[in-house]
Amino acid sequence: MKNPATATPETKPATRPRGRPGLTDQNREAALQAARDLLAESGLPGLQARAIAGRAGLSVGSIYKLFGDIEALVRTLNRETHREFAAHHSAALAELDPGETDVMVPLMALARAYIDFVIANERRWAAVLQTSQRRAGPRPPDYSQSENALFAIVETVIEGVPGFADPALRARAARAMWASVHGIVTITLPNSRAEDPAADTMSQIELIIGAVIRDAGGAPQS
Amino acid sequence: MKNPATATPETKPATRPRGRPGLTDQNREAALQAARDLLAESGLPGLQARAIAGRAGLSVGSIYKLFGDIEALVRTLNRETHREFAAHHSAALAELDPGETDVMVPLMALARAYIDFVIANERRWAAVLQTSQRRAGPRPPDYSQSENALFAIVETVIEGVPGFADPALRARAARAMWASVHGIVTITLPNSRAEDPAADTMSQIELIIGAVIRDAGGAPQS
DNA sequence: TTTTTAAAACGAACGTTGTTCACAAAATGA
DNA sequence: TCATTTTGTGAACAACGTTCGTTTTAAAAA
Repeated sequence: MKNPATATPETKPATRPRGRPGLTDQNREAALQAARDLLAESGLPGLQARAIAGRAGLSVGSIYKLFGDIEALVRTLNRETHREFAAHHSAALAELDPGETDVMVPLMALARAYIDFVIANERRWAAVLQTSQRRAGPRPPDYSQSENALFAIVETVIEGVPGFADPALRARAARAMWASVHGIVTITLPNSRAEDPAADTMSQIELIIGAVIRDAGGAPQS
Repeated sequence: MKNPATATPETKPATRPRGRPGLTDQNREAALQAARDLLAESGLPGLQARAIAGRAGLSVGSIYKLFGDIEALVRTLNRETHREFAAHHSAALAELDPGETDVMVPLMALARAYIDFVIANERRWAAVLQTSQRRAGPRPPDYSQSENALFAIVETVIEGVPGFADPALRARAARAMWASVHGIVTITLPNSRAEDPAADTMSQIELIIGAVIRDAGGAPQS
């Protein structure tokens, strides 16, 4: 209110701050890209301050100016991974025939999307899982938000199943099914001795999810 | 064959080796106990060479003489945890009424045993899960052995279920159910906002396992 | 008993990590 | 031009896993 010359009141102060303006935003993106590459190549152990700084053409200190510490940088990368993870599932659902009435079709499509994402983003996904463990305090809110987005998708998909008419039960069922798929993918996919681990994993998921849907009266014919 | 004076051929050489006999076995046990305590108290990050050596009254170098490196020590501790894990489940089954005909009773008892073990051995179990990830090469054989022991228990329990008469299918079903329980426990138990997280977790497990058993014709009455 | 000997135990030192902080560089306002 | 203020730097610190030359030690040999 003091300076009537500036038409835009708060968005952009007419008088920029004093000192060196810096390329902080570009540097931040450079550091992020270097970190992304390192994570995809070598996993969490490869995410070292000196390696990131070297790749981004920055100094070690700048990494800490930009992110605070490595753990905060990991949280940022994990948020990205989680967002991509959710988007990947939404995209898989969008490709389906809208006239499809069998609930198993979208459910298995989601499971396949899960498996494909884990295979295509092995180290990034491992980073998400590892850092979501070893936490004493409450997890960052963005995390739960991305996870709840997944739950919400499953919840919507099983909306027509007779046995899941009650919203509270439906929510619990969605979480239970999602957690089951997560467990099967985590245990079977990396340890399967089958020729096609993804197919092996899918068959175990179908065994569980199929039974749950049939039990809830969601089977199409018969 | 050269020395007929020694009655025992290979088991125990009559002439002990030259140098210092040492208390290696006692030292190994002292180091192991110190490592066990540290793992239970502070998890994997607390398992440091200097901390272990200090607690055991040994030097840093001795830890490496005894175990090779910290990773090998972690493997040893994880083997112990896995053995206790399997024994805990067997004990839970042994306490059941042998005349029980409902398959859900032993299955839910196993699930409850799983939850109780995870709660009572939070950091030790987290160590097992974390080190079983981040592995590129094949996992140590003792690991798979302990895991297969668990699968075998579940496989035996569901032997009478009509839908699981085929042995190959039964094996896959046992693995799928175990993995589902694992997923639900891993995701729900630490993140549940319910008053009783264990009960919340159990209800999700019952939702999945109950449906699988009913779908396979294993329900008692109705 | 004394000496020899070889394994066991030690701990200082090395390399690599995350992290900090006193300083130099740089761009804006005067 | 100069002062100011923020950005960026990299040497330095602490803490980690790990190594390796040295010292201890008890049994075997003398």
